[in-house]
Amino acid sequence: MTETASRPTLEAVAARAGVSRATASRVVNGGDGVREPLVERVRQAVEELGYVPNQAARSLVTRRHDAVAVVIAEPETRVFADPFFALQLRGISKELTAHDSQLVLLLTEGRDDHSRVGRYLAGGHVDGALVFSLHLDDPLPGLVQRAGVPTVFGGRPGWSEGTRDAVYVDSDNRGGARAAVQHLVDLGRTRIAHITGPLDQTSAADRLDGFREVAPDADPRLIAESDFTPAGGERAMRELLDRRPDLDAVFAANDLAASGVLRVLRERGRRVPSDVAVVGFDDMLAVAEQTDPALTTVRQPIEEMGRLMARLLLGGGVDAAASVVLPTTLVRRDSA
Amino acid sequence: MTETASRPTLEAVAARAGVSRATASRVVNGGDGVREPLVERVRQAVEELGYVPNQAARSLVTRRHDAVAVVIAEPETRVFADPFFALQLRGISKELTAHDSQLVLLLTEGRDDHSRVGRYLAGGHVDGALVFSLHLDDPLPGLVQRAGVPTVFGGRPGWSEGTRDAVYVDSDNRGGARAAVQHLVDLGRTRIAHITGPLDQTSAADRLDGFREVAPDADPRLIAESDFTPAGGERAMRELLDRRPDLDAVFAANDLAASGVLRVLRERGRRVPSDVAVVGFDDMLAVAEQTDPALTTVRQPIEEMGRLMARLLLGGGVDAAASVVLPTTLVRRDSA
DNA sequence: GTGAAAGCGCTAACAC
DNA sequence: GTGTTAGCGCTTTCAC
Repeated sequence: MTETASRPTLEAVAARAGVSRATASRVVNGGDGVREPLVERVRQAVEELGYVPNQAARSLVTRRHDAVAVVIAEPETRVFADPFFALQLRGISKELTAHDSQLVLLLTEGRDDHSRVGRYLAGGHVDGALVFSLHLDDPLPGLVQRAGVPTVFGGRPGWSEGTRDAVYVDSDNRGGARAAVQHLVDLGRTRIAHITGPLDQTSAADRLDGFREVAPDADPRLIAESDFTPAGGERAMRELLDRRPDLDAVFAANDLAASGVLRVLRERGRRVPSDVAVVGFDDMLAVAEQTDPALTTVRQPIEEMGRLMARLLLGGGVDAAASVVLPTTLVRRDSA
Repeated sequence: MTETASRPTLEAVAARAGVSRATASRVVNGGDGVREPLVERVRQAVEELGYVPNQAARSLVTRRHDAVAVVIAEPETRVFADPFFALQLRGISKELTAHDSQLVLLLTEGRDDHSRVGRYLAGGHVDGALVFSLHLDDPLPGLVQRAGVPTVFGGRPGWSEGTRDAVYVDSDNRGGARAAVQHLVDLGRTRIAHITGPLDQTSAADRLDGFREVAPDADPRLIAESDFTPAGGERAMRELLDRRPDLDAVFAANDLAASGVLRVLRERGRRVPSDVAVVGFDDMLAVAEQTDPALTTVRQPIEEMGRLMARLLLGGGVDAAASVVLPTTLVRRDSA
């Protein structure tokens, strides 16, 4: 577990280039204020020696780490397997790379683990944290705030201690839901059902709010709580059909659930969209374009949200920064 | 992006405990060779001051980093969203946590990115690397070897430069496939089809090999290449039914594909398992237990594979270590 | 067993 | 512009 060979130091580079360590350092860090011929010589020495700066030594003096923590708190594995996360992580990764920053992944397994994360963040190992705090009563936000690390949340955090002026990136869940339901209304549908996500997550709660804003006096039996999974979507759809066989439209809180919905409708012989119109949420291409019929859904810019989180964090003034809520757009395909 | 407050140093702890920095350091690192009363006093000072060691300073002298890189090379997002990965990552994370090591995630976007990863690994920022090199002609293994970092691969790497004596953790894909097909044979099935994964991945290739070992003279039309996804499984199944409507069993290379298979069979009115028996691979509970009928499949210990990778790497002697191939077991449910 | 002191490799004042 | 120098916070000989 030790470094394999002793790597060349800045000293060695300086010696080879015939300059001082300071000058070598300047060149390595951009070369400002160093005359061209010297820059060139140092660059060459770096090249020849295969010099790579020792990040530990650098951090020790600069107190920067060029690393940010991505904290994913989740009891269940599922969340990680959610393409939604994968995409966001990808956006984050791209942006960090562009800033020469590393991604330190912190997966927490239940509450006992939280203190470990707290210690790590408080330990000043990273320049900031991107936190996915999914549940309303999650202790993580408070913990992160106490650690005193610049933080950006993925999705609006639920109300808990230290969440008051948290910076977050989210999409307009409520507005997107409204657009979805309004579209169904415009189609002339009058018995519109909603399959929610886990309501202890703000995204699911916000989408339900949006649904209610457009369909304020929907029969409660037209609302089924679910869990963002295809299997959950199937279960919920069966329930709904049992309770209100006359329903003529469904707004599912995400595409995964919507795919389950479509399967049940086919199984029960209901045509989509003529008998029942279906709208999803996410516009996860791997899902929405593959379903039969192709899914009409609300697009949110998932990868972009990840990028933005990282950009906000690295941009410097997280303290000054405001949260960002990105717009959603309705993507019409064949299911509604 | 700078450390928020100046955190207490070891010096401060030593002062408060009335000992030297050296002694304080000894206590912080386990306390060997320090008399009990002093140990106690230092511990208390640490507690009171909320001292956390500065990892950069520590690395600078110890040349250890307590961090390992997890490299995932994948053009497509899909791979990341694969529950298989999520589980393995989880196992890795758990084991690293137990060793007080951090997980640095390196996602590569296409070939251009490889040099960045190479530089990072060669830069001596981490104690080792866990690499998921999925494709046969992946340049990553060679790159990693040149970087000179202790490395363990996830899955048997394809043959490429620097792969000769690579250490890897894999499950017995070939044996598992044999068991699956043999089970179908034992059930009396004689027209057994196989839906493969992407054949440029060793796991998929090995499973196909296993299939062929038990069914050496299967009609080529009974083999359909696919991609480990539900949608891909559906497509492949339709193909197979078109080519050989008389087939009476299907071995799908993973559970995700098998779920697609089941859907197509239901759609076409074939009963499972009476008309067509179906076996999957993975035993991804979220999938295999949810299908209708519940999926008979080959279990591989995914999370354990992740743990093992980390353990092998941190155990010290990667150079001395041998690759590990974990056994698989057939899990009988209702589909075969 | 404990302390004093010498760096680890680098950056950032500060001189020149 | 470039070099000199003083640390960053820690571990680790080496005396005592």
